[in-house]
Amino acid sequence: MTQANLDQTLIALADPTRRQVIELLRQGPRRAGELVASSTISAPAMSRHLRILRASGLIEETEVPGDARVRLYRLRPEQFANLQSWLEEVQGFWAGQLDAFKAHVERKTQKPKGGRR
Amino acid sequence: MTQANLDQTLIALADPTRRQVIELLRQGPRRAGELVASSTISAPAMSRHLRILRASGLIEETEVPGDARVRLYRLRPEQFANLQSWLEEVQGFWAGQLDAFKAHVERKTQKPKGGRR
DNA sequence: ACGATATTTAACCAATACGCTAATTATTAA
DNA sequence: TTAATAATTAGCGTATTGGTTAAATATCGT
Repeated sequence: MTQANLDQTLIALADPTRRQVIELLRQGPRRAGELVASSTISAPAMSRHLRILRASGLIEETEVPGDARVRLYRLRPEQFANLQSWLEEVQGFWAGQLDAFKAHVERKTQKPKGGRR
Repeated sequence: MTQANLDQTLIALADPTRRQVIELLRQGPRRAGELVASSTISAPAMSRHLRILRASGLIEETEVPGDARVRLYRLRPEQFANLQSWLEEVQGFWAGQLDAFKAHVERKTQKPKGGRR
């Protein structure tokens, strides 16, 4: 993660409205209009929040096949993982326990890799 | 962690100068003057950054026995842990994202302490 | 007591952030 | 083709942020 991207990401998270969007997207992809409806702000305001979130890499925008007007937004977990690893690094602490934790994950993970899409 | 405190914490981190301070404090407590010297900004500007960091709980201020004029600042790892657990929660860490994180750990891990690679 | 030192507070300024309404773009439906 | 819908961009106002210099506060050394 570049310095600039870390900055974008933390700025993106440092706003309650944007965190609320993230909270909603945890439950699955949502259309821009749905995100507006879930909030108290106007559509243009939401559009700008979404741009900031997208620039940070925390969410991504896709198109829906049926209707080319709507845009779907969804979380990008990789970016959350990136942020997490930055936090672990700055905190120190975690480094020593990485191995144990990795082993734990190994044990817990069943899902086969390379799922066809 | 309260909502307000989460907000303060993320706002505090969303500034490169403040993160630079944190980076320095990782190596141990520092006097306000040392933090100013390590940066390009003025003492008053630094003082305000320190206030914001202190309000977030990411750092704390203590006095040094010898000289009551100087103030020492040090990290409060507890708050980093708080932030980390928030991040895990929002990410759905234990629930769904195990694969992505496992891959991430695989990539990041250097210490080959008997782990399968 | 007096001047030097460490830091914060006060006052101000430029830039940015975030809200709104109006307008624009693109697509769908009648 | 015309109207309706989904979303973004444009333009504008206000509040907040982050920087500066000057002043205040507190403490130390002589």
